Amino acid sequence: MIIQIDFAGDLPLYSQLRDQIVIGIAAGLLKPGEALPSVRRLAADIGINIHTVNKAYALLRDEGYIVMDRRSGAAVAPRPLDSRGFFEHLADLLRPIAAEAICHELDAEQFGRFCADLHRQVRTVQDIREGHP
Amino acid sequence: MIIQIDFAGDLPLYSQLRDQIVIGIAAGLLKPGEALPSVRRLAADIGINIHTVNKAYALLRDEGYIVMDRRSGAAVAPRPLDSRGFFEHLADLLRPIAAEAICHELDAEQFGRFCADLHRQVRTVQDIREGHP
DNA sequence: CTATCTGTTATACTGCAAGTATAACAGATA
DNA sequence: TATCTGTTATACTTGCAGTATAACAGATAG
Repeated sequence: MIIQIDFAGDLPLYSQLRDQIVIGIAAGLLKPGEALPSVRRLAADIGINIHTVNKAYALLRDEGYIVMDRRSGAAVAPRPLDSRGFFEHLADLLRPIAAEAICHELDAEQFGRFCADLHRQVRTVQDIREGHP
Repeated sequence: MIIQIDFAGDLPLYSQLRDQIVIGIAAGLLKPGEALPSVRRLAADIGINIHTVNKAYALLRDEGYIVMDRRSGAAVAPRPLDSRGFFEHLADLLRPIAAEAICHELDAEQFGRFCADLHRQVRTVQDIREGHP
């Protein structure tokens, strides 16, 4: 699981880190129950401050993607995740993006297909990196 | 075209305004070539500073969604929009969201269908507000 | 018991974006 | 001339992002 941070990007570091971990979980590089590196370790590896990693972890915990224990550290949350309000959350995220697609004259089928294809792409990154068993 | 701004939200005002206008264009409430309110007028209507509106307009101009003229003001950009690099842009926006959907155990077809449905919903807001001609 | 790991919390500081406020300029128009 | 437009400049306040240092409580290995 390699974390790539763009220090020159416009997204906050903790937000980039959060995204990378969610993508890592989705790709299967981080499996449910699997332990994540400690905040100090990950901060040292990436070269950022502990609190920045802590902020990303706390955000992921609040969103339900990871669980944190004072003794055993952080770990990927077990399935199934609590999905109350998730579709509303998803709709809020997607609305401005769908609007952009409409402005660029993509119809619903094209947009849906693009989203599904990207879903499959994110889901199968592990196969590219680790080979097909 | 009603603009709704959440002053208590975590998104910057100029970013919310930008999203609202893009959604308005996508919904057909703002048609290509149609004039937008001046920065002073819109700022006064919403109750925010001129520079905040100006920042949103400048962002929309840089993204190609509107055109600005010193004499005639701002207007919705004519179709077709310049779509160079748009799919890469779209993929960057959608990747973390698709990852969230995967974590919540939505498969590619479900996710694609949800995105397509939301696309249609954004596209047909005008019909709800103005009736079907 | 000691040392070391874990997350958690507190404090303080720097840097920068966001937002506001005021002002002025150039160009178009009535 | 007066008034509209976008554009630019300056200055200020506020709050977030990120860093740095430190300490605490609990678990664990020696």
